[in-house]
Amino acid sequence: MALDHAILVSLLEKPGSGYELARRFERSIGYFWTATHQQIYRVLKRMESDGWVDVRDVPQQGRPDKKEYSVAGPGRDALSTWLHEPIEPESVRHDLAVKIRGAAFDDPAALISEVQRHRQAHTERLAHYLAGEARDFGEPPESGPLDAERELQHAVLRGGIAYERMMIAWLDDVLATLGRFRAGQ
Amino acid sequence: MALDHAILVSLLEKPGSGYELARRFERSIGYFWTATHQQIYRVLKRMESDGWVDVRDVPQQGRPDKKEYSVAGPGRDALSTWLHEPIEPESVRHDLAVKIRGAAFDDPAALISEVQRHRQAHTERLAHYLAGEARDFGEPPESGPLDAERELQHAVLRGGIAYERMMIAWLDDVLATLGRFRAGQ
DNA sequence: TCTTGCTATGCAACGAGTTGCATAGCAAGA
DNA sequence: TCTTGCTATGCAACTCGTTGCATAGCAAGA
Repeated sequence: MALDHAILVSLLEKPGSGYELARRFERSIGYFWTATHQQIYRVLKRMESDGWVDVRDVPQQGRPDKKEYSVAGPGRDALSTWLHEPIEPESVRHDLAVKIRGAAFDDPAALISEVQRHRQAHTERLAHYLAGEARDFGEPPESGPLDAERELQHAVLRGGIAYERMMIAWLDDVLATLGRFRAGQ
Repeated sequence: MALDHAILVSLLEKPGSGYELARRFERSIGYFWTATHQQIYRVLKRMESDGWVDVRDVPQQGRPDKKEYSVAGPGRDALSTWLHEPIEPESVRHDLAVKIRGAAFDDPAALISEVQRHRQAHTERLAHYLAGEARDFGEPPESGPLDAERELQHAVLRGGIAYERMMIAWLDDVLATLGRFRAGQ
């Protein structure tokens, strides 16, 4: 149930509403976690009733009011507890890999355009991450003490970048493999 | 609902029982999909009642009897239909990345041993995959026509290998970053 | 005025995945 | 004989995640 913890971390980085969290999960947090607004609202409600977060009604002008959530003591404790527990290396689920092995029993060449679509999506994500890296981590911080929040955010972003690069290289490999069945066989 | 399709692909590669499928999902299929025996039995039962798979009771000696499943016509059709549908590039969920960003609000150095554990697990998986590659794809096939099943299985395995290598490199990067907070700050 | 679109929150139903437990055959060794 | 351990299948309950829908404020433009 790490969605709870992902939300807590995001709220520690910056308090915000459910709607704002949902948009963060589409952007910066999106390279290591995804969630819909439904999940987020449901979890926020539960964490509120458990005293993990505080709520504050924030009137806005030009747009509907919002509820701003911030992490309360028990929420911080729950996060800390979780941080000190070991977790299992997560299991992978790649639909595309199922398709690739399944293509052997259908038409391998028919999969080429699908793999190209995925390659394109990963290329776009990589460009998005690289733009974010240049924007947020392009110049060194003002020679102050080590900023853990900034450094660790950057480390996670580098993970997203490495993942996308790996995927693009692998999909090129797959395309080359599929290409051999187009003319041959 | 790609578990259905993952099972169909596995049964096309080789018919087998629910128990055997569960073990394949711990091994070769495990590098792109995971499933417990509960999920597998449930899906097999549904696919059987939908006519996607055929069942055959197989008496065994020295161990309990088993039900051997194989793909029937409608199952093959369902797989083919799915193969020709576009799917979305899957979303990622990395608990460890949540922990890394969360560590900024706790003790970054305390995360080092956890990251090392994960690095160890990925190193073991990589060794497992490389051993499988040497065993199953070490020597070229007997100069026959291109074997799509074999080539595509190998391409997917190369993806697993690339993933583990990327993870190990990234975890080293993370460890270096965390190390800077041990003495400093 | 009406529609479109973004912000903002939420319910209800369903489907997928996890966990704990139960049963049973058979082999091997203490 | 009793326990341990692997093969083999399955139920029930629960949690998590997805999808469709609903409501509402407000701005901008047709």
